[in-house]
This record gives sequence, C-alpha cells and structure tokens, in this order.
Amino acid sequence: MCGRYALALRPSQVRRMLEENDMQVDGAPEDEGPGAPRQSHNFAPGYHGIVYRADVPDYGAGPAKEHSSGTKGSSSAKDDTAVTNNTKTDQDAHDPNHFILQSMKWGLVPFWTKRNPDYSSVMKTINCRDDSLAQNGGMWNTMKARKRCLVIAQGFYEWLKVGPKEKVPHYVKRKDGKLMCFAGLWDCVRYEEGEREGERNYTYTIITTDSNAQLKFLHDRMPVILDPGSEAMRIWLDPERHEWSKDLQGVLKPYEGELEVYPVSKEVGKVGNDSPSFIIPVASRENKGNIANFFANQGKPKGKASLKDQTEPEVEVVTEMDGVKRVKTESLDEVAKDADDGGMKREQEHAVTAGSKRRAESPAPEEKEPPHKKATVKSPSPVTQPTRKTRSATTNVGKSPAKVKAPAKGKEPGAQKITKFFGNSA
DNA sequence: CCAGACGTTGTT
DNA sequence: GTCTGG
DNA sequence: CCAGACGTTGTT
DNA sequence: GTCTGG
Repeated sequence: MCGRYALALRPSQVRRMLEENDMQVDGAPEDEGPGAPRQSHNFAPGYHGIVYRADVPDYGAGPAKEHSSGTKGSSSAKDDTAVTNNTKTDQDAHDPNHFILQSMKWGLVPFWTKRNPDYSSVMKTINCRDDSLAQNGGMWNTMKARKRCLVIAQGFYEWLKVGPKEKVPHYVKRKDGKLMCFAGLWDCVRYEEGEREGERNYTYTIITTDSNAQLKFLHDRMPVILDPGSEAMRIWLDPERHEWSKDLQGVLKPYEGELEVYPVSKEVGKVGNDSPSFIIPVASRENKGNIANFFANQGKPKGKASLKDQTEPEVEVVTEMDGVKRVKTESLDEVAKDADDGGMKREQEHAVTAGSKRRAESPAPEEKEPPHKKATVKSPSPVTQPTRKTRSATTNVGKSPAKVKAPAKGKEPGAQKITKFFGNSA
C-alpha cells in the first residue's frame, strides 16, 4: 500500500514545521550534500527520506547488550564492546532525551545482513504489517523493541483500481495541513564486504494497518498515522520502552482524524516524474490555474501566489464502485493536456521531468543513488504550510544540529544481486 | 547439530 | 540476529 | 508503489 | 508473465 509518497521539503523546513507542532528537534541533516534526503512529490522506495527518532545509539534504545526477547540471562555481563563497536565509540554523543531528524533509505535492511541485499528483497520491506509485529518471532523483533521512528511526509499516494487495467492515483493528506507522520522502524547495518563495507547504512520501513472508513474505497490497507503531540506518538518514540508491549501495539491502528483524498495527475505513476501539481486535485480550478502560473512564471520564482493553498478539491472522490469508469477518463485527460489550455501557446513540456532511461552508463565510477534530477521546477514551498498554530518564534535552540551523522549513502540495488539478506549467519 | 527463513502487496 | 524444521 | 523492459550477432 | 529502476 504505502509505496509512494510526497516529501518535497528540505530538512530545515521539516524541522521548522515540526517545531511549530511543539515537537522537539535537536538535530537534522544538512539540506544538501552527500546523504541528504531527497525532495520529491513522487518519493519512491530506495530514496533517502527523513526520519524522526530518539537520539539513541545504532543498536537502538535500551541497554547495549540486552536481547529484546529477554532470552537467557547468562553471559558475563562484563564484556562491553557494544554491538558493532570498533571505530570510536559511536555513542558518547547520543542523548536519548534528544530527538533528531535523520536521512535514511526507504526499504529496511536488518542489521545482521552480511551483504548488500538484492533489490527484490529490499522492496519487500518498505512496509511492515502491524499484525506482523503482534507475533513474537520474526525479523522485526529487535527493531520493534528498540528502533521505532516516524517517517515524515506531506501525504501519500494510493492507486484506485478501476476495471482491469485502469489505475487512478489519489493523494491523501491531513486535513489540518500538518506534516504526516507515519509510524516506522529503522535499522543500521554495516556490510562485511563489498563497496559499502564498513559503512553505516540506515534504512526504514513504514508500518501499515487496516484502512479507516474514509479510505476503504481506495484500498484495504493504510500507513499508521500519528498525530503530532499525541500520546500515541509519545509512546511510540519513547526510548525507555525497549521491549514490545501492549501499549506499543495499541498505537498501531487506523487513523481516526480527518484526511483529504482526491485524484491527481496520472503523471505521478511514472517514477522519476516530479511536479508540485501531483499533490493538487487533478480537475480543480486551482490545478489549472496553478499549472498555468507555474509555466508562466518559469523565469521568476516569486510570481504570484501560485500554489499557495489549494483547499477545496471540488473534485472529491466521487463515487467508486460503479461510477468508477468515468471518474478518471475525462478529468484526467483534461489535465493531461490541459497545459495547452484554451489558447495559450505555451504547452506542455511541463514541469514533469521525464524519467530517464535505464541506460546505466556512469561516466564516473562512483555515485550510486539515482540522479537527483533537479526538478525542472523547484518548489520553494509548494502547497501545504498552513501556519495554523503560528506559535511564537521557534526559538532555534542553540544546539548544533550537526549531531546527526550523515548516513552512508545507499547503493542502488541491481549492481550485484548477491545474497538475499535473510540468509546469513552470524 | 546445521540450513534456511526471516517480508509486503496484489492477484488468483 | 533469532527461530524453526529436519 | 507503478512503469517499463524483457534480445542477439556483429561491428566500430 | 517476471524483474528492475526510480
């Protein structure tokens, strides 16, 4: 289900927005540079996104040596040597009372993985079912106990199936305009060999649960969404809880707040495309207006209030079961070619960046991550940003936000699909 | 003991 | 890494 | 998650 | 259909 979402904000913007919701942020990754999270309205698995979590060591919350399952108590209790020890104590800098934003790669790879896992394996861990966490064994055991986090997004996409071949993308966001915080799990792995040997690779997964009544027509599953400042969020992120419990399991339930759901441009289906229009109702007046402005203003970033607030979707989800067919047809086509509008000469070259071919031909033998094609149009601050609460100045605490170590850049799968990451011993 | 799984979604 | 099956 | 590729021989 | 890239 949650296999694509929107996060076109820089870490600094995310930080500010969370702080406006009274969330403590003691560190954040750089907006740019190696390992920086990607900004895209079409955020896909494998990208580096923004995760929020307690500032605990790489082995997670709780005592360094303890086993999450509490199994056996023997052991000499002396040998410190933290888990992946060596190389400086990676801890001394951690403070569980601090919460940080960190860049991590979407698609969880467990810490015990020996080699860079193949693509298909990783794709299966972009999500984690809430009911999988209710069972005791399994690969999530350590993470659910000690490595819980929030995955930050503006909203997510879901494709409504209409008929045997048609799929209409819908965007889902919070009605109150706040950032969407998914319950997630993270981990850190250091491969034993390969080009990434020794590097710390941070990855994450998004927890899914049953859809709430509002989204049932779209899909039967949805990500777990937590409200900023809620008790559920506090529990989920609490580093003092380093064992699974009913309280924690209880956090994982369908969202009870209000969401906004509406169809969007089919262009979002093509990975690699990116445009602010993807999070705007496809057939709305705003959309047309925005798109027009968008291209009209190509040269000047300031422009008028282009896409400021796109409330009232007026398109709304319309029916579904039987009316499905019509839902998409016209409206979508319309937008697809609406760029030409009724008389404007300008046309669609759009903001939609064309997806690149898969002609892997790296001129330089380095750099992994897919090219961050600088979106044709950069959206300073696209939609969103309600400024609801308008808290007093977000006192930018004087702490150095550089506490978070830049995560190792992930390597794109595919180069060498060795081992499946589940199969290795210690 | 060792070897192998450890996952999700969607579709049938 | 842990847990299960053989 | 969806979209798109999915191939060989031979020549430069 | 399956697999890969983004």
